This record gives sequence, C-alpha cells and structure tokens, in this order.
Amino acid sequence: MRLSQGFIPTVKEIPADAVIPSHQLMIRAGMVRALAAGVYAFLPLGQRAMRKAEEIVRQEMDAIGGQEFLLPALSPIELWEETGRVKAFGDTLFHIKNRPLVLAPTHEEVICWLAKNHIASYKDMPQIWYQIQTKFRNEPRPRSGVLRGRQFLMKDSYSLDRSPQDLDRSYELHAEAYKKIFTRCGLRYFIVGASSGAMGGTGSQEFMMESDAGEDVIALSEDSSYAANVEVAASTMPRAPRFPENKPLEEIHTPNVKTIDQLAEFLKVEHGRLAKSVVYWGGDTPVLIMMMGNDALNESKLMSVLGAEVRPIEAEKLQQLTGADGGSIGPVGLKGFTILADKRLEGANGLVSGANRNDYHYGNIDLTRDCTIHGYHDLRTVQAGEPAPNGSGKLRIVKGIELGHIFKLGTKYSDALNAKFLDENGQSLPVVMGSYGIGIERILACHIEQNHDKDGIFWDKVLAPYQIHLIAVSTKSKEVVQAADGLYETLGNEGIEVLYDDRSDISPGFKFKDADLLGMPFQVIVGEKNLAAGKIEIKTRKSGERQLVDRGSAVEALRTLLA
RNA sequence: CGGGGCGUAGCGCAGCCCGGCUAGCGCGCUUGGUUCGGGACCAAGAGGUCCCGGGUUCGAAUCCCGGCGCCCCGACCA
Repeated sequence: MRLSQGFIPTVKEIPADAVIPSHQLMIRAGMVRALAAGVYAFLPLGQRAMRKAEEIVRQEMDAIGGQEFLLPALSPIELWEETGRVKAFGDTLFHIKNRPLVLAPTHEEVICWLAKNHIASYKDMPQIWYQIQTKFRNEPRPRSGVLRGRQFLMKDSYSLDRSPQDLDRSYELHAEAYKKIFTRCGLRYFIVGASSGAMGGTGSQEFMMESDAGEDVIALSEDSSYAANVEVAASTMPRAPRFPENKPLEEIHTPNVKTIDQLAEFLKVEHGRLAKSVVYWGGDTPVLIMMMGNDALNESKLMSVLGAEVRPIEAEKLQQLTGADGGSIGPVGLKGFTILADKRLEGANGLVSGANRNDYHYGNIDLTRDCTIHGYHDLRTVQAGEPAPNGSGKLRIVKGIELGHIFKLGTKYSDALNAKFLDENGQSLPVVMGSYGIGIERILACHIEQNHDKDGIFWDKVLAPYQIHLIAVSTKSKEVVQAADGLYETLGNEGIEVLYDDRSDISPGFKFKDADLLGMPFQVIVGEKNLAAGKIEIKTRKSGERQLVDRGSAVEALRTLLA
C-alpha cells in the first residue's frame, strides 16, 4: 500500500479521551475511531491487524478439530427465555424493539438449538464448533478503548460431548490451543483458576495478561506457580484455636461497639478470637456468614457455595429478622437463617460474636456446642502477603486483563433446551457442553500494551498489518524514488506485505515519526546518501538497530529477517 | 446506578468565576514559494448551530433550569 493513496490517518497529539497506551496508540496510528461509547470503527490498518489475529486463532482452532460456523447476531428472544438468560443478562442484553429478537451476547443457546435438532446419538460426538463473530453487550460502562466495548469480535467455541470425561478432553484441547494462540501472538500471559459463578459449571480458567488497565484482580505467588482470580483464590492461613478449657457462654455488655476493631480494643483480645457475622440474601433465604476477625467475605465464593445470587441484606430487614443491628449479629440462638462459617473457624471455641441484641455480645462461644453451623467453607478473600496454598511463597495481588476464558458448562443449557442424545444403551442423556472465548480486539490491545514505547507501537511480525515500512526519504531525488519504487514492486512480488511511504512534500522527520508510530517490525529506508554508496538502510523497530545492506541484497536480507 | 470531570473549527486547548465577542491560539487543511535524514519555514486563505432546549438580561460561549453526549473512579462484568 502506498501511503500517498491509503487511508491511515495518524495523529500527533495524544487524544484527550484515551487513557491507556494501547487506546492512545490505536487512535494515533489510525487503526480505530470511536463512534460512540464502546463502539469502534476499525480503519484499514486496524482491520489488517484484526485479520492477522483472527487467522492465528482460526488455525489453532482448526488444529484441534474445530469447525468454523457463522451464527447470526440476531436471535429469537424465546430461546433466551427458555434458559432464563433474558433475566440473567438483564440490561446487558440488547433488545430489538420492533421484533421479538435480541442481539446475541454469546451463543450457547444457538449452539444448543443446533445440537437439539441434529445431535441424536453418541456417535455424533465429540464436536467442537466455533465462530469468529461480533458480540453485542450493553455494558454499563465501556472503557479502555477496545478492551471493553459494547460491540466486539469474539472467537467463541463450544464443545459437545457425551460425558464429563469427554468434556475434560475437549477442555484440555482448548487449553492447549489457547496457549499456542497467545504464545504465537507474542503475549506474556498466565493462566488462572476462575469462578464458575452463576454459570453453574464445574471448572473454568482464564488466560490473563498482567496490566494496571485490567479489570480482574488476581492472586499470584512469587514464582507465579499459583495464580487464581481473587474470586476463587485461596491462601494458607492458620485456623482459630480450640482451647482445652471450654468455658460457659457469657453475655457481655458492649456499648457503642460496632466494628471488629472496636470490639478487639474493648475486650482487649486478638482478632482471632472474634467471629464477625455478615448477613446476606442467598436467593430468598437469609444467610449468616461467620468470618474470623476482620477477614473479608468473598461474595463469589459465597455464591458458589449457595448456588444462588447473593446480595447484602437490607438494614431494616435485618433489624426485623433479628431484632438487632449489623454490629451485634451472631449465630447463637438465631432462628430461620442458614448459618455458614469460614473454614478458619471450624470447630473453634472461646469465640466472641454478636448476641442479636444491640450493645451485647456473647463470649466463650463454642461453635460445636452453642449453635448450629450448616457448613464450613472457604469464604475468605485473600490478601496480599498471605502464604500461597501451594507453598510457593507469599501472594501478591495484581490486576489482569482477561484474554480468554475456558469453561466446563456441563448440562445447564442442554437441559434447559432439551438437547439430548442416545448412548449405546439406548439411554437418553443431555449433551455435555463446554464454552470457550477469546476477545480478538483484546489480543491487539494487549499486544500493544506490552510492545510500545513513547514513539509508538512495535508489532510482532505475526500481527503486524504490514511486515515492512518502506520509506523514500526524499521524493525530490529521482534515484531514490526509482530505487524505492523498485523495492516496493520486488517485495510485493515476493509476497511480502509492504507499506510504502511514497508521499511527496513530507519532511523526512515526519516520515520517520510516522513509521515509528505505526510500528511495522522493519523499516526499509531509501535515502539519497546511502543510495549513492549503493546502500539501503534497514531499521528494526523494536530494538532500534540499524544496518546498511547492499542495494542488490536488500530483498534477500529482508527475507532472512522475516523468516 | 453512585461520585468526579469535560463538551468552543478535523485534533489539542484558552476564553466562562467577574455577561460587552466582530469568539481566539497551536496543530492539521487549501494556494504560492523556499526547504528535504527525526513531527521544516515564509506568505495568503478556508473552516464555528460555542452539545441541545428553555429562562434571566438592552445584550449570553459566559449567569439560572432541564436534557443529551463523552471520559475517569466505583458498583457491575455470561
């Protein structure tokens, strides 16, 4: 492409609305323009990079036996009613006003519809179906350029298997394919255990890139051998002790004590002796959760345990159900609640907790004697500095961008939409599904986040919109123009993608700045002085390294560099 | 949805508090000339519903009310 004819609108100044480097550079390099909040127009350069990323994804999906589909974005709302996801997605789902259709935010329903109609026997499976297609989600707050948009390109795939064991295999195939994809794209990433959450599946992992622009919070051990989303992350923390002497329950007057810190101060005891009670709705049931000391409840973990949506209980409702306010709630004598406790409190005694009467606490509580605990679970939110559960040092907490997510769905959707098959015994069983996603824009944005400097992008050659940025330094010189034109043609005939800055009336400095901004891996610079000596200059964008090669061997040198 | 900020030429901004505007600056754009290895220079130009609607006033970019849009923090994020 000749730059004199192409549409690559670069901008010198940093756009006011862009905050993170990838967003700023994608705009400055003329890759994208924002049309509305979270809605981006991809211009030719951005589109070329998108295609490169897509192609890598496509190759690796094909390599694990994936078959490519193109499913519609428009989807009958009935299908979504049947799985309960009209409600589950809520305002995130785009509704069409003048037809009973929605814009699909993902495609489990459509896949299930196809499976129901066409997967009849165990012999029809396994299947891996995928597509690279535009998704629509009415995000409450789009941000960070293309990292969270309301419309975005996603590779989504779905595995159909006859058993959970076969699902494990499809899941592993995807994990391996994803590793190859992100490695080929030159991304530094890590894999974390993630929450199954409301999806109700049996396992899930996220492929993450560490970044302050990320929206996920990750616990990583020092050597990264342990990595988990804080929604599910665990740590090795000591349990509350059980004392040999089991004193009788006592009621303590604790005027104006509202928080655990105040209580510890008032009673002059360690936090470990205190059991904090928090109250949530788990679906329609009130749930009291006991946490040790100031440990923070992890709502994602609670949701997994309860298998229901959770939300903090309203203060008035709490008062109505217990007769006390938030700071004075406890498990002793509490009726009509599900009572859960964190693992750290399992079997503990000598604890202090609320007495369900304002300004009073109970002391010497023995959880095995004085109350009924319906279950002990890991419900804590891990904190930085705590020991990793695999013994690999202390945890640090970092932010991450989710590049991909793989998910064992199980039979949730096949049950809801009645996608069944017959096994070899003639038994009718629901198809066992997996669901796997990669955000294509995020591959590009993350690549730029990890590969840029103050002047611009440095593209890895596999994602670069063009391999070579050819610069005719001065169009005034006939020799330079002739030589550059010749190179452009030769390289083109070699099948090498060349962006050719043939613009006249543009100063050399301007061309160099543009080339650094656009970030093609190699710049081929044809200048008057070098040419007079029979030389062509090749600059590697990332390292800044420059070499002079004989004019006649330039094509060969580039072929070697690009190999 | 809570909190904060912003909306003035294609882009980046000043002006707004304290009303007087014929609305300005830099970049970009057009024309002519000079320049030509790290975002050149000179000259002449084009380009604006000052986000929208209402109000106050002799007079509103500026003050008041309402709305819309965009960005950031938080909540949310299959």
